Amino acid sequence: MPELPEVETIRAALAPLLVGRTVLAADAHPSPKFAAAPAASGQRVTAVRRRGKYLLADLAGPDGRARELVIHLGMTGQLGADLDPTGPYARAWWRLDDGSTLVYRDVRRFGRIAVVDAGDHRSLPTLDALGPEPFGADFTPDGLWRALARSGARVKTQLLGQRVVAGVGNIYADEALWRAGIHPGARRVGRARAERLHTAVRGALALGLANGGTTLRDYRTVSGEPGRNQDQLACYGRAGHPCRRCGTTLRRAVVDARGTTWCPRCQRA
DNA sequence: GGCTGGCCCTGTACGC
DNA sequence: TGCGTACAGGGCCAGC
Repeated sequence: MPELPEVETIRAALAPLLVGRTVLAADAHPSPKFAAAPAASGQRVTAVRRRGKYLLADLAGPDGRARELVIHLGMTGQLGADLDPTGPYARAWWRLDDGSTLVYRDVRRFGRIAVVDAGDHRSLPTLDALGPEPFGADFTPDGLWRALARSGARVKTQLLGQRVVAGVGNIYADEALWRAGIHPGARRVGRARAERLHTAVRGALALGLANGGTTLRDYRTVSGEPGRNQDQLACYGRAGHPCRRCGTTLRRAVVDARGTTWCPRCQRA
Protein backbone atom coordinates (compact mmCIF):
# COMPACT_ATOMS: atom_id res chain seq x y z
CA MET A 1 0.00 0.00 0.00
CA PRO A 2 2.31 2.71 -1.22
CA GLU A 3 1.78 6.01 0.57
CA LEU A 4 3.83 9.19 0.37
CA PRO A 5 7.13 7.77 1.75
CA GLU A 6 6.95 4.74 -0.52
CA VAL A 7 6.00 6.74 -3.63
CA GLU A 8 8.70 9.34 -2.92
CA THR A 9 11.30 6.59 -2.51
CA ILE A 10 10.25 5.16 -5.87
CA ARG A 11 10.26 8.60 -7.50
CA ALA A 12 13.79 9.37 -6.32
CA ALA A 13 15.07 6.10 -7.76
CA LEU A 14 13.09 6.41 -10.97
CA ALA A 15 14.09 9.97 -11.89
CA PRO A 16 17.70 9.25 -12.92
CA LEU A 17 16.52 6.26 -14.99
CA LEU A 18 13.82 8.17 -16.88
CA VAL A 19 14.72 11.84 -17.21
CA GLY A 20 16.07 12.57 -20.69
CA ARG A 21 14.89 9.22 -22.05
CA THR A 22 12.43 8.89 -24.93
CA VAL A 23 9.71 6.23 -24.90
CA LEU A 24 10.13 4.18 -28.08
CA ALA A 25 7.27 1.73 -27.53
CA ALA A 26 4.73 0.80 -24.90
CA ASP A 27 1.89 -1.58 -24.26
CA ALA A 28 -0.73 -2.09 -21.57
CA HIS A 29 -3.34 -4.40 -20.15
CA PRO A 30 -6.71 -3.70 -21.86
CA SER A 31 -8.37 -2.58 -18.61
CA PRO A 32 -9.36 1.10 -18.81
CA LYS A 33 -7.30 1.60 -15.67
CA PHE A 34 -4.07 0.98 -17.60
CA ALA A 35 -4.93 1.28 -21.29
CA ALA A 36 -3.61 4.87 -21.53
CA ALA A 37 0.02 3.83 -20.93
CA PRO A 38 0.96 3.54 -24.65
CA ALA A 39 0.00 7.19 -25.17
CA ALA A 40 3.43 8.02 -23.75
CA SER A 41 5.09 6.54 -26.85
CA GLY A 42 7.25 8.99 -28.78
CA GLN A 43 7.48 11.31 -25.77
CA ARG A 44 10.62 12.40 -23.93
CA VAL A 45 10.61 12.41 -20.14
CA THR A 46 11.72 15.79 -18.80
CA ALA A 47 11.04 15.31 -15.07
CA VAL A 48 9.65 12.81 -12.59
CA ARG A 49 7.60 14.39 -9.82
CA ARG A 50 5.31 13.27 -7.04
CA ARG A 51 2.05 14.76 -5.83
CA GLY A 52 0.53 12.98 -2.85
CA LYS A 53 0.59 9.30 -3.80
CA TYR A 54 0.68 10.05 -7.53
CA LEU A 55 3.81 9.77 -9.68
CA LEU A 56 3.92 12.34 -12.49
CA ALA A 57 6.34 12.04 -15.40
CA ASP A 58 6.48 15.24 -17.44
CA LEU A 59 6.49 14.44 -21.16
CA ALA A 60 7.60 16.51 -24.16
CA GLY A 61 6.29 15.29 -27.50
CA PRO A 62 7.48 15.97 -31.04
CA ASP A 63 4.33 18.05 -31.55
CA GLY A 64 5.49 20.44 -28.82
CA ARG A 65 2.56 19.57 -26.60
CA ALA A 66 3.36 19.07 -22.90
CA ARG A 67 1.76 16.01 -21.31
CA GLU A 68 2.01 14.04 -18.08
CA LEU A 69 2.17 10.33 -17.49
CA VAL A 70 0.25 9.87 -14.23
CA ILE A 71 0.72 6.64 -12.27
CA HIS A 72 -1.06 5.66 -9.06
CA LEU A 73 0.25 2.44 -7.54
CA GLY A 74 -2.97 1.57 -5.73
CA MET A 75 -2.49 -1.26 -3.27
CA THR A 76 0.02 -3.54 -4.97
CA GLY A 77 1.55 -1.52 -7.81
CA GLN A 78 5.28 -1.86 -8.46
CA LEU A 79 7.59 -0.14 -10.95
CA GLY A 80 10.90 -1.58 -12.00
CA ALA A 81 13.35 -2.11 -14.83
CA ASP A 82 14.02 -5.67 -13.68
CA LEU A 83 10.40 -6.85 -13.74
CA ASP A 84 9.16 -9.24 -16.43
CA PRO A 85 6.94 -7.39 -18.95
CA THR A 86 5.36 -10.72 -19.95
CA GLY A 87 4.70 -11.78 -16.34
CA PRO A 88 1.14 -12.55 -15.24
CA TYR A 89 0.66 -9.30 -13.29
CA ALA A 90 2.48 -6.90 -15.63
CA ARG A 91 -0.11 -4.26 -16.51
CA ALA A 92 2.01 -1.91 -18.64
CA TRP A 93 5.53 -1.43 -19.96
CA TRP A 94 7.50 1.35 -21.67
CA ARG A 95 10.63 0.63 -23.76
CA LEU A 96 13.16 3.46 -23.58
CA ASP A 97 15.81 4.68 -26.01
CA ASP A 98 18.65 3.37 -23.83
CA GLY A 99 17.41 -0.20 -24.28
CA SER A 100 15.81 -0.49 -20.84
CA THR A 101 12.16 -1.29 -20.19
CA LEU A 102 10.13 0.14 -17.33
CA VAL A 103 7.46 -2.31 -16.19
CA TYR A 104 4.36 -1.64 -14.11
CA ARG A 105 3.19 -4.69 -12.15
CA ASP A 106 -0.02 -4.67 -10.13
CA VAL A 107 -1.47 -7.90 -8.73
CA ARG A 108 -4.79 -6.51 -7.47
CA ARG A 109 -5.26 -3.94 -10.22
CA PHE A 110 -6.13 -1.13 -7.82
CA GLY A 111 -3.63 1.18 -9.51
CA ARG A 112 -4.22 3.51 -12.39
CA ILE A 113 -2.32 4.99 -15.34
CA ALA A 114 -3.31 8.08 -17.29
CA VAL A 115 -1.70 10.33 -19.90
CA VAL A 116 -3.12 13.85 -19.76
CA ASP A 117 -2.29 17.33 -20.99
CA ALA A 118 0.11 18.94 -18.53
CA GLY A 119 -1.75 20.09 -15.44
CA ASP A 120 -5.14 18.87 -16.67
CA HIS A 121 -6.22 16.46 -13.92
CA ARG A 122 -9.98 16.66 -14.45
CA SER A 123 -10.12 12.96 -15.29
CA LEU A 124 -8.51 12.17 -11.90
CA PRO A 125 -10.80 13.77 -9.29
CA THR A 126 -8.69 12.95 -6.25
CA LEU A 127 -5.52 14.32 -7.85
CA ASP A 128 -7.46 17.35 -9.06
CA ALA A 129 -8.68 18.18 -5.54
CA LEU A 130 -5.54 17.12 -3.67
CA GLY A 131 -4.75 19.00 -0.45
CA PRO A 132 -1.38 20.52 0.48
CA GLU A 133 1.84 18.52 0.47
CA PRO A 134 2.63 17.64 4.12
CA PHE A 135 6.14 19.12 3.93
CA GLY A 136 5.05 22.16 1.94
CA ALA A 137 4.75 25.68 3.35
CA ASP A 138 1.01 25.69 2.73
CA PHE A 139 0.42 22.81 5.14
CA THR A 140 0.08 24.70 8.41
CA PRO A 141 -1.35 23.83 11.85
CA ASP A 142 -3.95 26.55 11.48
CA GLY A 143 -4.89 25.42 7.97
CA LEU A 144 -5.24 21.83 9.16
CA TRP A 145 -7.43 22.91 12.08
CA ARG A 146 -9.68 24.95 9.78
CA ALA A 147 -9.91 22.15 7.22
CA LEU A 148 -10.84 19.59 9.89
CA ALA A 149 -13.37 21.97 11.45
CA ARG A 150 -15.16 22.45 8.12
CA SER A 151 -16.20 18.80 8.05
CA GLY A 152 -18.11 16.60 10.42
CA ALA A 153 -16.45 13.40 9.19
CA ARG A 154 -14.17 11.32 11.41
CA VAL A 155 -10.62 12.64 11.61
CA LYS A 156 -9.13 9.44 10.18
CA THR A 157 -11.57 9.53 7.26
CA GLN A 158 -10.48 13.08 6.57
CA LEU A 159 -6.80 12.17 6.63
CA LEU A 160 -7.44 9.36 4.14
CA GLY A 161 -9.53 11.64 1.93
CA GLN A 162 -6.40 13.45 0.58
CA ARG A 163 -8.05 16.88 0.87
CA VAL A 164 -6.79 18.12 4.23
CA VAL A 165 -3.31 16.81 3.44
CA ALA A 166 -1.94 14.79 0.52
CA GLY A 167 -0.19 11.43 0.65
CA VAL A 168 -1.44 9.92 3.92
CA GLY A 169 -2.83 6.37 3.74
CA ASN A 170 -3.97 3.86 6.31
CA ILE A 171 -0.57 3.10 7.84
CA TYR A 172 0.62 6.67 8.36
CA ALA A 173 -2.86 7.85 9.40
CA ASP A 174 -2.83 5.37 12.30
CA GLU A 175 0.75 6.31 13.16
CA ALA A 176 0.05 10.05 13.09
CA LEU A 177 -3.12 9.79 15.19
CA TRP A 178 -1.27 7.65 17.73
CA ARG A 179 1.56 10.20 17.90
CA ALA A 180 -0.95 13.04 18.34
CA GLY A 181 -3.04 11.17 20.92
CA ILE A 182 -6.23 11.58 18.90
CA HIS A 183 -8.92 8.90 18.62
CA PRO A 184 -9.36 7.93 14.93
CA GLY A 185 -13.14 8.23 15.24
CA ALA A 186 -13.07 11.78 16.64
CA ARG A 187 -15.29 14.21 14.73
CA ARG A 188 -14.10 17.37 16.43
CA VAL A 189 -10.45 18.33 16.73
CA GLY A 190 -9.56 21.49 18.61
CA ARG A 191 -6.78 23.87 17.68
CA ALA A 192 -4.25 22.39 20.12
CA ARG A 193 -4.87 18.85 18.94
CA ALA A 194 -4.74 19.96 15.31
CA GLU A 195 -1.30 21.42 16.00
CA ARG A 196 -0.20 18.11 17.51
CA LEU A 197 -1.62 16.28 14.52
CA HIS A 198 0.25 18.57 12.12
CA THR A 199 3.53 17.71 13.86
CA ALA A 200 2.56 14.04 14.02
CA VAL A 201 1.74 13.73 10.32
CA ARG A 202 5.10 15.21 9.39
CA GLY A 203 6.90 13.08 11.96
CA ALA A 204 5.33 9.79 10.88
CA LEU A 205 5.94 10.50 7.20
CA ALA A 206 9.51 11.71 7.81
CA LEU A 207 10.35 8.49 9.65
CA GLY A 208 8.89 6.48 6.76
CA LEU A 209 10.93 8.49 4.26
CA ALA A 210 14.13 8.04 6.26
CA ASN A 211 13.57 4.28 6.26
CA GLY A 212 12.78 3.96 2.57
CA GLY A 213 9.10 3.17 3.14
CA THR A 214 7.08 0.49 4.88
CA THR A 215 6.94 -3.05 3.44
CA LEU A 216 4.17 -5.20 4.88
CA ARG A 217 3.75 -7.40 1.84
CA ASP A 218 3.96 -5.99 -1.67
CA TYR A 219 5.89 -2.72 -1.59
CA ARG A 220 9.33 -2.84 -3.15
CA THR A 221 11.70 -0.09 -4.23
CA VAL A 222 12.62 0.24 -7.92
CA SER A 223 15.61 -2.02 -7.29
CA GLY A 224 13.38 -4.65 -5.66
CA GLU A 225 14.41 -3.96 -2.06
CA PRO A 226 11.82 -3.88 0.75
CA GLY A 227 11.46 -0.78 2.94
CA ARG A 228 12.69 -0.72 6.54
CA ASN A 229 9.96 1.29 8.26
CA GLN A 230 7.80 -1.71 9.22
CA ASP A 231 10.14 -2.23 12.20
CA GLN A 232 9.53 1.33 13.37
CA LEU A 233 5.71 1.31 13.42
CA ALA A 234 4.33 2.18 16.84
CA CYS A 235 0.65 1.56 16.16
CA TYR A 236 -0.40 0.20 12.75
CA GLY A 237 -0.58 -3.59 12.74
CA ARG A 238 0.22 -3.85 16.47
CA ALA A 239 -3.28 -4.56 17.82
CA GLY A 240 -3.07 -6.84 20.85
CA HIS A 241 0.43 -5.61 21.66
CA PRO A 242 1.25 -3.06 24.40
CA CYS A 243 1.28 0.62 23.56
CA ARG A 244 4.89 1.83 23.43
CA ARG A 245 3.88 4.95 25.37
CA CYS A 246 1.67 3.67 28.18
CA GLY A 247 1.66 -0.14 27.96
CA THR A 248 -2.11 -0.43 27.39
CA THR A 249 -3.09 -3.13 24.89
CA LEU A 250 -3.72 -1.59 21.47
CA ARG A 251 -7.17 -2.18 19.99
CA ARG A 252 -8.32 -2.76 16.45
CA ALA A 253 -11.63 -1.95 14.79
CA VAL A 254 -12.94 -0.96 11.39
CA VAL A 255 -13.35 2.80 10.91
CA ASP A 256 -15.04 3.71 7.64
CA ALA A 257 -14.13 0.33 6.13
CA ARG A 258 -10.43 0.66 7.01
CA GLY A 259 -8.70 -1.51 9.56
CA THR A 260 -7.72 0.84 12.37
CA THR A 261 -5.45 0.38 15.39
CA TRP A 262 -5.34 2.78 18.35
CA CYS A 263 -4.46 2.98 22.03
CA PRO A 264 -7.65 3.24 24.14
CA ARG A 265 -5.75 5.15 26.84
CA CYS A 266 -3.55 7.56 24.85
CA GLN A 267 -6.24 8.15 22.24
CA ARG A 268 -9.46 8.54 24.20
CA ALA A 269 -12.70 9.03 22.30
C1' DG B 1 -22.49 19.87 -1.18
C1' DG B 2 -20.99 16.59 2.08
C1' DC B 3 -21.10 12.07 4.20
C1' DT B 4 -21.54 7.03 3.94
C1' DG B 5 -21.13 2.66 2.16
C1' DG B 6 -20.42 -0.49 -1.69
C1' DC B 7 -17.60 -1.93 -5.39
C1' DC B 8 -13.43 -3.17 -7.81
C1' DC B 9 -9.62 -6.98 -7.55
C1' DT B 10 -6.84 -11.22 -6.20
C1' DG B 11 -3.57 -13.55 -3.02
C1' DT B 12 -3.46 -15.24 1.55
C1' DA B 13 -5.18 -17.17 5.78
C1' DC B 14 -8.30 -19.82 8.04
C1' DG B 15 -12.17 -22.96 9.07
C1' DC B 16 -14.66 -26.97 7.94
C1' DT C 1 -6.34 -32.37 0.78
C1' DG C 2 -9.60 -29.40 -1.10
C1' DC C 3 -13.11 -26.19 -1.04
C1' DG C 4 -15.47 -21.97 0.53
C1' DT C 5 -15.25 -17.68 2.86
C1' DA C 6 -13.30 -13.55 4.96
C1' DC C 7 -10.00 -10.12 4.72
C1' DA C 8 -6.72 -6.58 3.11
C1' DG C 9 -7.64 -1.20 1.29
C1' DG C 10 -7.24 3.54 -2.36
C1' DG C 11 -10.11 5.68 -5.27
C1' DC C 12 -14.44 6.25 -7.35
C1' DC C 13 -19.29 6.68 -7.45
C1' DA C 14 -24.21 6.18 -6.28
C1' DG C 15 -27.47 7.17 -2.88
C1' DC C 16 -29.01 9.69 0.90
